[in-house]
Amino acid sequence: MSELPTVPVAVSPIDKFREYLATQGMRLTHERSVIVEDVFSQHEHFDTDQIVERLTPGNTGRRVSRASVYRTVGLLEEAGLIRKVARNNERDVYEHDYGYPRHDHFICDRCDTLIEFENDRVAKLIEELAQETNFRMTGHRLEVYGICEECSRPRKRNPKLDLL
Amino acid sequence: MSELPTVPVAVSPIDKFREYLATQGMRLTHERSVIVEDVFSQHEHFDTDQIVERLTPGNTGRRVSRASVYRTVGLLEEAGLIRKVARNNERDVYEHDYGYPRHDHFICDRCDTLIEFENDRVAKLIEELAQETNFRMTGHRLEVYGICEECSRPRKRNPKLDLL
DNA sequence: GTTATTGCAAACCATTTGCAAGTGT
DNA sequence: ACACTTGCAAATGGTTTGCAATAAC
Repeated sequence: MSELPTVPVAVSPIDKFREYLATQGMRLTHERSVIVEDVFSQHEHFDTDQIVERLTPGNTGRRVSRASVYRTVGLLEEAGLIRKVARNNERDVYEHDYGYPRHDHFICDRCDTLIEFENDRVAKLIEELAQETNFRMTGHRLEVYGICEECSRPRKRNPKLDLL
Repeated sequence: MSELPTVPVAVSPIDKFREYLATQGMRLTHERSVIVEDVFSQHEHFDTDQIVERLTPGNTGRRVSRASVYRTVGLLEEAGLIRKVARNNERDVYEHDYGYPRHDHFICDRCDTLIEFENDRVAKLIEELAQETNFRMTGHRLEVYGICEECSRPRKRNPKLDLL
């Protein structure tokens, strides 16, 4: 997940967000800052509930209401800072869409792990297919299902499963 | 959508379903038959609500409760007769997974239309990538976003939009 | 000072579930 | 007869929303 090289970005996520908000006549509030900071403090896939949990009293002193988290996540998506990558446990799963290279995911049926992989070749091929169909492609989402290397190992039980 | 060639199948959907149910010690009830018949009476993408609506008193005489439709759709998925292809309007969208060739979808951002396209090349490429990563691939889901040919046409308003 | 935003609690909505009555084998 | 199913209505659970108080510009 974190082994992918980051793409150098001139503007920080928070500034990019401020820019977007400005174009919409919206404000960069304290709460929104806290959420952006939280989301971009690690390059992990996340869902809304995780943010809410981290931004809860006992945990970091900072605190943002569930409603605001939902509202802000929506804005971050519109701003192009994050994007939906999958659905897990009935929840939408997001990832960074700013400052990281485009990629797709392997999703392990056994342990649910998302494994990112570079997708230039796939993207190129898809683009060709789209042109053949006169479809003006703007993006794609590819999820490959199966069993990850670790879960494929026979014998001893999979350590990842023990985390459950 | 319906321009794709059908794959000749020896067993009808209803029989395939009966088979599956048998392996699970379950019964092919009248309600389940009605639902399968409805689902396979046309090769269109659908969501649960559409089935419920079609299987409502005034419409065809047949009538199945919403709960049973949900339950049966789940079974049809397990039986490999249908599969989830996307989410639309907060609802899961399904399509036939039996009797039709594998394909992926273009999804128009403007009119929400799903356009199927053959995906042999894509599937092959993905399989290669999976092997390189030691991922034992079992399947994939590819959605390509953009603007469909019809919605790309300039000038006059898009007729599909008028349906809203 | 305006106008956008927050937090709360209530509302929404798709989906699931407990249960008593009904049905397939 | 027995176990599986149905339909109903209530429950669930993620997400949205109305509104009064509060904060950004």
